[in-house]
Amino acid sequence: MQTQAPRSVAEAEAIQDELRPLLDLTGPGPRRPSLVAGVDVAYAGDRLAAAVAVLDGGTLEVVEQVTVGAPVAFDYVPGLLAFRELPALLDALGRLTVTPDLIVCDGYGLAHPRRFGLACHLGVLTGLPAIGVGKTAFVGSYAEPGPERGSASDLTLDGEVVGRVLRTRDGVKPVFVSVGHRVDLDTACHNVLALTPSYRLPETTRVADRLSRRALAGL
DNA sequence: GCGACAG
DNA sequence: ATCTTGTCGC
Repeated sequence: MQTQAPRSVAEAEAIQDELRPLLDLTGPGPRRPSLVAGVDVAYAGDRLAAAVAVLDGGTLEVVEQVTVGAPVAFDYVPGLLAFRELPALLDALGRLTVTPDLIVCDGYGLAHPRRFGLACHLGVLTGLPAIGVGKTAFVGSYAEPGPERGSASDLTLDGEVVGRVLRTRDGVKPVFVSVGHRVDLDTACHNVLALTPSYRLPETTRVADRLSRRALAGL
């Protein structure tokens, strides 16, 4: 019932091309989600820990947390990050007792060489609205957004807008937002700003990040 | 052909 | 991702 682990790069790319048609890019997606899930993965040698943190979309308080440990089963290859993190993340998401209205991923969605980054993959497999928030540039070109929080510029790839470079804090390096599944770009950015009242990264990913590291450390 | 390259 | 000290600033 699950996509089996690919044995090669070519096989992994073929899976992405096969799943891409299942993407729902009609939006708009939740503008006031009551539950938002943040996902992240931490590594240590040949082991990894996946974490899911569900926050109240209004208060940003943590509602539920889940972590899952597993062996690393796929080497990191730019463009194929999902095959490294997806299995454990799906496992963790499956153990939630609540269903989030939106999933915020660490990384990219549509802004991807084959238009099928981690956020798209996770969205399609779970059927839930998902967006990607990357910390560094990956694909596409862009102009530096204005210095104030809320400023943004288009992330363009092959002549099309695949994401947005968004400043979440005054004078701080911007983040790279792209759509994953069942959410449009405006709604994605709106949610990212709502999730970043004090820091550069969404509270969801900050909580998931801490959680995954502590799980690795054995706490 | 040679680099660059989410995490 | 991870390996790592000190340092600037609120």
